Amino acid sequence: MNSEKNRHEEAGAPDDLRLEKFLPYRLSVLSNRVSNAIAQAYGERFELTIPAWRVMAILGRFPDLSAADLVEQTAMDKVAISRAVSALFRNDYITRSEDPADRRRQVLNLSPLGRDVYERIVPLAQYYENDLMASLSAEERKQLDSIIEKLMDRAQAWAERGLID
Amino acid sequence: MNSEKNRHEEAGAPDDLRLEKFLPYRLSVLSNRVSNAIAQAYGERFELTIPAWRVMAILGRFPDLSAADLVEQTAMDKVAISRAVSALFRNDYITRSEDPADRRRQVLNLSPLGRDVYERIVPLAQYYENDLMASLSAEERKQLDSIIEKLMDRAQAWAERGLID
DNA sequence: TAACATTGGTTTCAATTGTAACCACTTCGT
DNA sequence: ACGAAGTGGTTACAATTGAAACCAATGTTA
Repeated sequence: MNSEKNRHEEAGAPDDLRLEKFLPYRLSVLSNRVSNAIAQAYGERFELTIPAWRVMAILGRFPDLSAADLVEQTAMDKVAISRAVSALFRNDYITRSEDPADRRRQVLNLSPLGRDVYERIVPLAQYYENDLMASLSAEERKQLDSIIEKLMDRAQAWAERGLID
Repeated sequence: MNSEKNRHEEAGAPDDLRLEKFLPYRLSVLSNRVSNAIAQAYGERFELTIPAWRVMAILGRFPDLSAADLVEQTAMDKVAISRAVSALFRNDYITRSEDPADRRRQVLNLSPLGRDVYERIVPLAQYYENDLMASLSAEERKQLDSIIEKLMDRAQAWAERGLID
């Protein structure tokens, strides 16, 4: 005598999918919340979009990269990088110089102004990250690190081979 | 004698930010990879966008909801829901009926066709989730669950109060 | 060295998304 | 019962994003 009430079907119905428990969904909500909050902080204080900030974060550590190098490092696509770079250049946050060895290539670097901003943003970013991490124990942080690594690999595999089959 | 080479500055430089280790960044990359892969699967087979799929996922379990109810359940915004609902209605995946008690409100349900699709997608979604989860041990899955919960709460707090101060 | 393929990077155009304004209806306070 | 405020939902418009076409320079093959 089926005592489940308020449900759509009787026998034969598939197991339902509980969206609140569905990992892809949860990841998406979490990531959006975090990104939006931080984007707002960057945007308000330095007029930086997230892609632009990422470019700066990389250039801050690794000078003399080209746009193509950035593509490699950031998992962002060509176009996004190109736009971020243009915007940063317009704001005088980075310099572009032509590579004499290959005249298509542009060598990118933080400008003094850019480095200045970089040095002020890094602590801000770290502050946010710490604040997030503060809700976890040291143990959990390690676990999270390794779990993300594993999930990333699996998802990466999807992208490479054409998903399922 | 500073032996660090290939670095931008000497003393006084801030700790660098290693983007590959920065949680917000990693979450974003992971979430995008997963979402894109799955969106592709839904899109190819059923012409569903992610928002539309989410709406179906909820309506499959909870009949007779309004758009506003969906907003509550899905963490998507008004407009996204409205668009998803329109699209689903155009495809005859859902039915809209006017609520006699409140003539602004529309009561939404999966149509027979919609339920059919729902029942075919749920296993697909579960397949993907299982495949992802398969890279984790049972232990790790539990950990992840609780970690996400905690991070979500913290990020939620950011959104409510105006972030930092 | 002439053709062709590749690579670095930008531009263009269409689709997606977010924000704000908006209409229609309902509810509340008086 | 009337006007103000609130709610459900859509529309309009601007900003963001993605895909493909594109230009210029380099590399490769013959």
